Amino acid sequence: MSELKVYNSYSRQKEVFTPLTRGHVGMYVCGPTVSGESHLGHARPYITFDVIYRYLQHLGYKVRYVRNITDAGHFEEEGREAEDKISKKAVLEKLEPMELVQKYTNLFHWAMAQFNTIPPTIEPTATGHIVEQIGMIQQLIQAGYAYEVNGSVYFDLKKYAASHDYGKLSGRVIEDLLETTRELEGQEEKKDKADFALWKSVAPEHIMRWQSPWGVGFPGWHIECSAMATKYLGPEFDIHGGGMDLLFPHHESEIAQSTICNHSAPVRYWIHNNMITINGRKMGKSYNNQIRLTEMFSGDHPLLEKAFHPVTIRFFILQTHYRSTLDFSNEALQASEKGLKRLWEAYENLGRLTMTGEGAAAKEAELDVKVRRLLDEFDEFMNDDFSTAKVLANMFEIVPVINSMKDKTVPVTALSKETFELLQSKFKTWIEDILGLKSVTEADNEKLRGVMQLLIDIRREAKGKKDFATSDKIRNQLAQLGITLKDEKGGEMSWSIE
RNA sequence: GGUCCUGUGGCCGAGUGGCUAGGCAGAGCUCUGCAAAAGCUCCUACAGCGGUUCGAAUCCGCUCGGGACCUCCA
Repeated sequence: MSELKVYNSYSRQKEVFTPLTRGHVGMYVCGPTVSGESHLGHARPYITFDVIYRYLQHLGYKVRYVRNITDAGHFEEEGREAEDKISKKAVLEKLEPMELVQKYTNLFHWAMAQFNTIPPTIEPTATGHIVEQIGMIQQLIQAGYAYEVNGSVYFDLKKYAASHDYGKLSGRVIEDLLETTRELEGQEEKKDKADFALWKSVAPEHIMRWQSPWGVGFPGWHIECSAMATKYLGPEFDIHGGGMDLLFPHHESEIAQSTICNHSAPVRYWIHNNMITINGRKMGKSYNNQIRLTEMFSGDHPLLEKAFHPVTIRFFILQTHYRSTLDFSNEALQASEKGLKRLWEAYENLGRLTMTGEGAAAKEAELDVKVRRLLDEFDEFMNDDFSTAKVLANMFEIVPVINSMKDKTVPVTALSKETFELLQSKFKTWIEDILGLKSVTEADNEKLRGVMQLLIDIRREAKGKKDFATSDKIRNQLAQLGITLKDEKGGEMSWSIE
């Protein structure tokens, strides 16, 4: 089998993946900031890395997958920021940041479950690792790469850049950075405009604040990830993932911090997913064009023509390569919805097929060879930097074969027994375990099956008597309920919920 | 302004210099009481202009268009 190759943002090329510790993989992915609700764009990294996580496990690796929750910082909720400043209110009337954190953490976990993502093995919170972050900042100060000013601590970029390659990951030139960085609040106290905050002191009315050797404040965003990644994955680990928009300054800064503290570059393979765009523009708060996940699922948004099932969104995302931008549109989502339905129904049909007796000695037959080629390519494509789009394309090429066997226009025995069994088992493993897809129709229980079977029997009897009024009534009324009945060859009937 | 990415058929999107991507939509046919589904067939494109090459969507240059990052951002 071919070996896994991943595109490393750091070297800007595909590299053979070799983990640091044989049989084990350490992977860190930047998680959500839980001061607000996740939108469609946020779904992409978590689904992308979920598939990577699943695939690494499929390859036999034991994976420690760490994804943080950023719950520290300057927290505000829409419409409530003004209250933040009023300190004389009763405790219960005041904005309690942990309430926000809890609310949006819960919502995030719910959405991730809807997407059928597997929870990370460790999901550390920033607030739970203040001690580690302070420790790391102290190390940086002792090493001479950070300095304190008025209770805040900054990273000394110029000093770091003098002996290290700052900017390599994001293709930045340090001299330009020192020139072009914009004016920001608190700039004057920094040595250089490009220096980033490790610890920010805050005024007493701020709610999110912790005691530190430099006074009361809160940790900088970049140090959070460095501290937690180091704690759980060690000074050097295999994969660090996140959106491309985090390349600079977040990941670049992480490299700088960790390199000083741990005396080595922290990450071997940097993997970055591209953005989801809407009308050609990145979806994000800067453009005020987000569609929240709850809105995607409910269809309750001016830009949405209908609701979309989370698994449809997952499929939509996997139909493109993770390093390409993906443009949102109702049309594209609906195409995914229909495509997924077709694929999933074929997959279910495949499970019901059985090979009776011996498959023909078909090893040389054209169809057998084709199916085996398409199946073999699953591994090849996935090993080539996780080309889920190509895996899905191959699955779609197999769909007509399955449907023809189901309709008996092609006998199951057109395949060898070996190939048929491989088809069944491999399709299941890949579509469910690796791509993490599942049925979009949930109302699938025993009682409903029984009722449907009854209706189908009655309808079949009516049809036998050419009582089309009754047979049509059953079909039409079910259609109104969103259940489609389909007559199939040989008098069989099947049904599906829209 | 700097750095980088990108422009594929009606839409979404794969694409390693030569070999059908795939999905959705559309057209025809088959099956069928009708419908739906399914199967088969068709629709065969690479922004423009140059260049390299026996051969380019794929490499190079220029032009035009779109975008990302440089500030919180998945």
